[in-house]
Amino acid sequence: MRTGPKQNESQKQSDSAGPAPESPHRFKFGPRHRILRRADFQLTYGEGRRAHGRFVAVFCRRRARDEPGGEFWRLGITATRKSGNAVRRNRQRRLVREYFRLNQHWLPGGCDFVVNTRSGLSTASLAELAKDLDRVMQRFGFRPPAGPNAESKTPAEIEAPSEGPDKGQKARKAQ
RNA sequence: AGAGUGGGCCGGGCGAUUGCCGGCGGGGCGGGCUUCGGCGCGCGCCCGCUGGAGGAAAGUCCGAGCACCACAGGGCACGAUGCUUCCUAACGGGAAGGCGGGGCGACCCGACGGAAAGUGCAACAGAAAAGAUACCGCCGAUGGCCCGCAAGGGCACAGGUAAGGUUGAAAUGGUGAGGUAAGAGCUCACCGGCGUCGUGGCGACACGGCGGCCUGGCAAACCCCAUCGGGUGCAAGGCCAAAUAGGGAACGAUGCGGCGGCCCGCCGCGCUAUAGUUCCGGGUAGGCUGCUCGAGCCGGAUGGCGACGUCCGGCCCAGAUGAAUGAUCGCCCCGGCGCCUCGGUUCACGCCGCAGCGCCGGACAAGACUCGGCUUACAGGCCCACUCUAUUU
RNA sequence: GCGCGUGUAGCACAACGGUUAGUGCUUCGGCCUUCCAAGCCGAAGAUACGGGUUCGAUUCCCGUCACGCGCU
Repeated sequence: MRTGPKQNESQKQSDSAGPAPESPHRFKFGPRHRILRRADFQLTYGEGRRAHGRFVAVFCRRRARDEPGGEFWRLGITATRKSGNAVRRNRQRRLVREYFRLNQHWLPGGCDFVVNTRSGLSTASLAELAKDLDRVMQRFGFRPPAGPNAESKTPAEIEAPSEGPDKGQKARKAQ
């Protein structure tokens, strides 16, 4: 699992190795990675596959080639009124977003994810959520890059498992 | 020192790494115009600088601004408010004051107009629950009956009475004295209430004089009186507008002949009736705007008991839209618990104090057009004024 | 975001401001029956919370909380 501090260490390493501001392995998270239209949410709920974790329920849908959105994966988060007050819902959203931001390089492109939060998430830590979401992603066939020694992750290592999701996609299609 | 009252303020701090939204500048990319020098435009690409939640942002309970719709004027209905004066853009908010209630006190609380405009309600109990009656009682002076020669005595029939008793949340002013057959505001004194006059006060009211004893409660029951209120809300409203399907309009395709020097134009004939092209209008998805300079914030002076007003100077302080202000780590700060060391005290147990280490905890809660309030939630802490109790001097 | 409405036993509903808050189903116990069901008898169980008005509040008023509906 990749928790926050470990990511930080790897980031520090890459910084010390070289500035490389144009590197694709930074951890940005802009609007291209977000689902912004109600219709896209509805599509994902209707056509997507579903998997549940302790803190979340995730819907996943592979976009058709002619749809907009490009080669990026996209994320939409729904925190309903039932899962807490505004402060709790904000906390839930931010944690989920942080997970996707830190793990953006191995997640499969061309997919839409919708995450529904559950009330227990507002008191959970990022590490707990990461463990939970890793399990959920594996259920979709998306495997995070090799295990707990991720702290030695180099740009190459990060890039390598990015082929994994394709395999996962193929496996899912075969079903 | 302890207990308490009122008012004001804060709402963790610093750093590292990495992100998000807005603004400005630079670069890059894209296409446009060009007199090839440049000019201005867009970007969900990069870099730098800079700004980025609250005292309640909350509940949506009031009041406004702003926008659209409606509207001669007046009344009815409906709703809200309800001691007085003032503050304010306005308010159901605030300040000062009056009256009533609570507290030893500092202070706190109060929907606090009208019951003599009318209607209505009061279970059970009780004689009686609102124009009165008389259950137990008391009296029986007067009239009646009986006894007696008479004085007088008796009965309780007529009748008088409301002091005492009983019920109830509430019973037709209270206490005392006189008075009487017994009694009664029947009379008197004081208190309370009502009316009226005077004085003080802008006023709510207060104080005093006089009069007579005349009218119980509930209006958060209907109601009456006074004042206020048109409706809907930024998802208001304005602008641009793809695709698709309707609607409206025009053009062109073109030719031949004639008039004519030629063009335009006109006339006649021929061709296409459906498609095409273009434009217009409504308008969906979507986008832009409204959207942040405002009854604004800070400081000073000044008027006012105060709420607040006036003047001067300075400042620009979120504008997101499936919705940003985050995540992780380190150090510090505050509180609690435990361990241990040292010090004080004790014969000792123990108690107290400081430092260190470890663990746990640090609230309530986040803009959605903008303000003024109210209400509700809230760990911990700071400051000012005052009250009571105890002790010391 | 805005505008409305409702809270009564486990469930569905009643109750002019006035006895000990009723009715049906449910649950439990008993009777009946060979046993079960039905029937009969009995019992348990509630006014969302906090204030106020009133002699007295499920009812009237105010404030919280929860739930539901509508607009988009």
